[in-house]
Amino acid sequence: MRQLPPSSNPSYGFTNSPFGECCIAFSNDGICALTFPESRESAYADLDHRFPETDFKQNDDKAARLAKQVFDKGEKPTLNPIGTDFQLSVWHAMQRIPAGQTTTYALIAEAIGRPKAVRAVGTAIGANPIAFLIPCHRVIRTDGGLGGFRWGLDCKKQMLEWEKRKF
DNA sequence: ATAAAGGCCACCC
DNA sequence: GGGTGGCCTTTAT
Repeated sequence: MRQLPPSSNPSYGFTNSPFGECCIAFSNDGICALTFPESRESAYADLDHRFPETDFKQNDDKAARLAKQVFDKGEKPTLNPIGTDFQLSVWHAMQRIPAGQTTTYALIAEAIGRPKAVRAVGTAIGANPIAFLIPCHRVIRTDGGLGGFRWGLDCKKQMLEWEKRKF
């Protein structure tokens, strides 16, 4: 489960975005990763850690087209997140949050029928492989605090403001 | 099999 | 504001 079949043509590319350079990984089955790494090295490390067995080909053109689709036109390409059942249900629930709005870790836990697994929901959200498209930046704490964010709270704040402005 | 570590929350002080 | 105990999943021993 921890790899993409070679026949699906696994690829990745770097391109820019409203939030700095991003790395997009994808195959015929959809996007499997979107990160905002500090460096290209850390992007490779991240990919390799998530898909140890998969051999990705570089394709920056396709990555650029995908980025344009997402950040300019506001479209949502097909996603192909890989994770445990619990993680998939959390990631799925996040995708139902409308752009520009927020919800809380506790409400997500409620939504997937596991009201007591709040802590685990936080962990699963932190493991979100497809930043922005699976909108983990829209999830904040019950007490109104921002919570955490993989690439820094500034980035989380920026994304929220950006889409508030755009939608 | 077990331990430790999390993007949390409610409750207390 | 801060500290504590309980909660549940994942990952690393």
